[in-house]
Amino acid sequence: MSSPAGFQPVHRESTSSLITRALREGIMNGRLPAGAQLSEAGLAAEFGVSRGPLREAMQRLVQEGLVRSELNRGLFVKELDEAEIRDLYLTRTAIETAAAYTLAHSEGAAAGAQRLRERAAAMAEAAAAGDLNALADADFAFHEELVSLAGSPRLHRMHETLMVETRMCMTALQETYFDPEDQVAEHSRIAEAIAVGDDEVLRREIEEHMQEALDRLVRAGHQG
Amino acid sequence: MSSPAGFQPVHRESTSSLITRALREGIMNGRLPAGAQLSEAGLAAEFGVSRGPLREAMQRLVQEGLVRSELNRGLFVKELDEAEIRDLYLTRTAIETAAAYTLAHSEGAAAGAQRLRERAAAMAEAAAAGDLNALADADFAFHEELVSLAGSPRLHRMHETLMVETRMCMTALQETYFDPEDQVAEHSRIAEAIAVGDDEVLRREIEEHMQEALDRLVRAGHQG
DNA sequence: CCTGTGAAGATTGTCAACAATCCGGAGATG
DNA sequence: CATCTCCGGATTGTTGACAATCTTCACAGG
Repeated sequence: MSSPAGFQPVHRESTSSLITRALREGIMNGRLPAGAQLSEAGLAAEFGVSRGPLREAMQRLVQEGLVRSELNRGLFVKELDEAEIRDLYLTRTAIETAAAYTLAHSEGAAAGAQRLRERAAAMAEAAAAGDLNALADADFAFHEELVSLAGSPRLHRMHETLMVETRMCMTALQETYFDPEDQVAEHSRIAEAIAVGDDEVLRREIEEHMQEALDRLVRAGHQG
Repeated sequence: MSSPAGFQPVHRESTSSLITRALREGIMNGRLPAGAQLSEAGLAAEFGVSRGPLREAMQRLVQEGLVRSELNRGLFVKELDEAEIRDLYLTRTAIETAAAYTLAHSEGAAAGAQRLRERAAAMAEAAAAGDLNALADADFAFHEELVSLAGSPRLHRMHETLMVETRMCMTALQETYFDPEDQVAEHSRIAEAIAVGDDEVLRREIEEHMQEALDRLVRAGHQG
C-alpha cells in the first residue's frame, strides 16, 4: 500500500522467540503436562542451544502466565484448578465479546460474518463425519478467526494465550464433544448475530456459549 | 483460610522479575521514552548485574508488548501511534467492563462500590486542591482497584500492562486534565452503577468514560 | 520410632568471554 | 561527483564455566 512495490519488511525471528513458540505448542498439546518441571539443561539439549536463549524463552512463558517460576527450584507448567478454569472462561468471554462487538461495528462486518459462517460449516462437516479431532480444530479456528477479524493486536495477543490454556485443559481432561450439533449451532448463531449487528443478542450468544463450554469442562473435571 | 495457621508461602522474587518491574516503571514514567533503544550493557551496569538477568527481563517486556525487539539491532521502547492508542482503549474497555460486570454480580458488590466511592472521593479532593498529579494518581488507583476487586488474576495481569501503556502515552503527550470535575463525576457514576447492579448502565458509563479519555488523548496528540 | 546432622548429587542463578552482526565513515575507482 | 569496497567500533547473540541453592538419602542420637 504505502511502499512503492508493496514489500513487507523482512521478518527474522530470534531464537528465544522460536523456542517460546515450540514450548507453547508443547504445553498446548500436553507433551509438557500441567505441573511438569521444565528442566533447563534437558530442554536446552533437546533444542540444541545453550541455556541462555532457553531461559529467555521461559521468562516469556512466565510473563504469559503459562509457566510458574519457583526461585532456586525451577519452572513448572501451570496447573489449572476449577477456579482457574472459571477465570479463564471469564476472560475469554471478555476478550471475544469485545472482538465480536468490534467486528460487528466495523466495515468488514458482513465479510467477517461470512468467514465465520464458513468456519462453522467446517465444524458441521467434521461433526457429520464424526471426526472429533477435526471438530476441535475447527472450533479453535472459529474463535481464532473471530478475534483476528476484529483487527486488534492487543485482543489478539491476549487471546492467543487464553486459547493455549483452553486447549491445555481440554487435552488434560480428555473432554469429548457431547452434542456436536449443538456446538455447531452455537457458533452459527454467533456468526449470524455479527451479521445482523444486534449487540444484545451477540453478547448473550457468546456468554451462553462460554458458559456451556465451561460447564462441560467442569463436569469433565469432576468425573475424570 | 485453608492452612491451619494461615501462613502465606514465603515469597521471594527472582532478579529478572525485579528488573522487569523497574524497567516497566521506567517506561511508565517516561524515564525510558518511547522509541528509545534499551542498551543491554548500559542498563546492566546501572542495575549492577550482568547481561543475563537483564536480557531475561527484556524478554518479559517483549512478551508484554511494551518493548519491540529487532534482531541484531536491539530492543526499543514501543511507540504508540493513534491507531495503537485506540486499540489500547478498546482493550481497556473490554477488560474493565468485564471486571466491573464481575464485581457487580459478586457478593462483594456493595463493599466494592464503597471502596470505589472512596477512590472517587480522593479524586475529588485532588481536583479541588488543583493538584493534577495527585488527580492522575487517584484516577489510576480507581481503575486499578476496580479490576482488583473483580478478583480475576487474568484480567488483573492484562490490565496491569494496559495501565503502563496508558500512563506512558499520558506522560508522552503531557495530557492535562481539562475538566477535573467531569472526570470525578464519570468515576462516581461508575461506582454507583456497580452499587445498583444495572449492567446496561454500567457498560454505557464505562464505554463513555473510555471514549472521553481517548478523545482527550487523541486531541492532545494532534495539538502537541 | 522420631528428630536432627551432614554430605552427595542435581538444578538453578550468574557471570565474563567469545562469535556474529550491524552501522558509519574513509578511501579507492570509474 | 557518484558509487563501491573495506575496515573499525559498537552492540547484540551465544556459550561454557563457576557459585549458590535445594533435595535426597544415610546415619547417629535421644
